[in-house]
Amino acid sequence: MSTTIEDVAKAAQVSVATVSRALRGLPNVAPSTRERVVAVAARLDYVADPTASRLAGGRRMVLGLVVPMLGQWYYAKLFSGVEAVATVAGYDVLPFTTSGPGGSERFVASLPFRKRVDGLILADAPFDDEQFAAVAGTGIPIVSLGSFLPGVWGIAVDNAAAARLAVGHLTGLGHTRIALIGGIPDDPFRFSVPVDRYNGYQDALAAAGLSGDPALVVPGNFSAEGGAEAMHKLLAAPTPPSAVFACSDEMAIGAIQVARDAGLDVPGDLSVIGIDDHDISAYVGLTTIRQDVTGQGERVAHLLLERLEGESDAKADVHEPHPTRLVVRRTTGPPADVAARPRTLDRTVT
Amino acid sequence: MSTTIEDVAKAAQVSVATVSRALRGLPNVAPSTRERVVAVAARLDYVADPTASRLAGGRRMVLGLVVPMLGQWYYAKLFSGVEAVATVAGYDVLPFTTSGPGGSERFVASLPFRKRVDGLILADAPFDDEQFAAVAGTGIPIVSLGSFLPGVWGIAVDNAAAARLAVGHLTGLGHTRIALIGGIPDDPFRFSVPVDRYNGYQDALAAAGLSGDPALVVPGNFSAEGGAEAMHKLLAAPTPPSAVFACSDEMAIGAIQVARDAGLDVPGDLSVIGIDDHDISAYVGLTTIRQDVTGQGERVAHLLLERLEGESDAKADVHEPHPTRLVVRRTTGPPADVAARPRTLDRTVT
DNA sequence: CAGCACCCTGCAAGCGCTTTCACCCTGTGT
DNA sequence: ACACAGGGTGAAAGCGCTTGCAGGGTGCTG
Repeated sequence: MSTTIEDVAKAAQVSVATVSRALRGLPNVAPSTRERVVAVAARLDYVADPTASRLAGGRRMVLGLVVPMLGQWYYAKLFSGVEAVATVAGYDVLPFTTSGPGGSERFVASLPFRKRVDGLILADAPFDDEQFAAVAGTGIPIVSLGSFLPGVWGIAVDNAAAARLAVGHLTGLGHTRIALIGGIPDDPFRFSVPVDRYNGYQDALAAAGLSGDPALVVPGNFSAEGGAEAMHKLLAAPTPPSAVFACSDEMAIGAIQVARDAGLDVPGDLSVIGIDDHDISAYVGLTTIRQDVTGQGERVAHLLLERLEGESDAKADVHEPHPTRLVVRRTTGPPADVAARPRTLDRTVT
Repeated sequence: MSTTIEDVAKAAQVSVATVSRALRGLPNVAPSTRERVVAVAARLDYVADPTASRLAGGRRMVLGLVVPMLGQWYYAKLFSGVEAVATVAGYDVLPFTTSGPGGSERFVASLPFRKRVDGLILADAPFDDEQFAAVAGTGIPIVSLGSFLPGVWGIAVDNAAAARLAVGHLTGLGHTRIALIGGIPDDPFRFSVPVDRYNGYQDALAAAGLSGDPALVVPGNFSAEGGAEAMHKLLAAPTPPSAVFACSDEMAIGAIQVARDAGLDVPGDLSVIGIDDHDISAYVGLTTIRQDVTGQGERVAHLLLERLEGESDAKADVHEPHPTRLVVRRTTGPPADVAARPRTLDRTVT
């Protein structure tokens, strides 16, 4: 079939052991020998069979990435970042999805990553305590992305702070009826991005002396479609909001569309802010909280590699925050009543 | 370490061979034996080590997916579709990117998929003839997505037809100065999505009795940013277009933003149509040509599996077209001069 | 009742590599 | 000149599974 290490050994007049060592840059190979082996390998077009190396070496050289789904902007960017770093380090990355048929139940029941990965990146995995314990119980090194888990290295943005930043921007503009489009805040999940953002939202309202209105908190499924549905609900509320904080840009865009279809001017009649800074947000003028998703993917991959290759246990948990930043564009502005009397804006805010 | 097939064999009082057969559903295992083995395996929480099976079985159980990059909407959707089908069939999917550092040169020089995949899906891979020959020369079964290659099974939308549909929509509305934002039409690549769309664009212009203006054809890099840059160029043209056909929705959105910033009304002063029907296109009101990317991914994965598992050589090339459809929303309309005298629209078109 | 199929099962040889261990051959110190 | 350290190399034992082959039962035919 294709050339094996034995072919190279024969051609270079050395043993397979020496070929293995020479090609992998291990010590204890005479420079002249190495040179010859490398040359022969190149001539024969030899590459080591990763399957065999993995079996013999005991290391899978695979990083598992657990995400709700592929195909959504956030997870695609994440994958991209993880993949870039993993590839350079010689690892493959194997995605596992937890939404779709069976969802996390199926995932936890089958633990499909067993014997397939050296380590696992858990990104927004919707596991409850028991499910998480099952995953962790496999003994496979885990790092998390999105929220911090006790005993698990991870990186995440400060979601509560990001939400406060977003809502603070709105209260700062003078808004008092601010809606939240986000996940269901009472999910029993360990990964609590929606919860954190909800809390940040409430905090920011309180900080501005506002009392939240439960009617203004609706789920949005983190998709444009969900954002649109959410906006429909908000517009049907007894007293609709003058501003919306959507927990993702896609939801924000869906919401804006519905608002405009309903004849509202954005930002004249309704301000909308998102989170992410999606690739196209700049091109629809969406005000948002930027987070660098690809960068987070790269970082979390490094973190996992560090755990796998380093003397990990020596160190304490790594819980590394990732920065976010307010990007003001053209979907937020003062509420209509305040805009009418701009001079008093400052006092109105207070 | 973890439980191996031998542990199961011992516990079930059979040989490892029998365990292997029983667990994989092979024939020639007594029902009672199989039952016992399955029970023991379940009790011991046994799963076969894929690395070992692969080595022994000679099949990698991996599908390679070659794309320019991950992280872009189109490729993320594609990956998602491929992954879904592959997973069900027991295959992993391993992505390879051809853009980024080194580009396709690096890819072709290292042929990183060697000994790692059973088959390859080439999606919009920017290879010239020689490079493609190098990839095909590895003897690994290949299917293509995006364009048809001689001797290679593949699926693709009819890009020329899609472009004709888009441009035909614009000429039908009465536009006569229609720009194209797309790839560089003279790339020497085998994968000719931009070329096909360019040709379709020219065809549609000709069919409407219009002569193309080279100044109205600009590259756009298939990103919102590229679309924006392209639009800047178009607006600076001696005679700017009244309509734009962008070869992707992301470029279309970037272009619209720039046009509106320049004070143009879309679609009043400028019509814009894209291709893809990106998830958020519906929510920015973009008129576009829809293609089902996830569905194409599923289909092409099936096709590859069929090639791998079937008696493939018996059949002729499979070149399977995938449907597209015009979705009219709110970024296209008659040109300003025609809109002013709607009664004569039909004759103006002719 | 002999003879033959046919089932079911186990043995053992790999799959292509990594890694331990032992060995040999230099070069150095005394 | 002799012992010793240590770098360079090869033989061989796996890694955990799949599969070809052979063997032992069982049931059926003539």
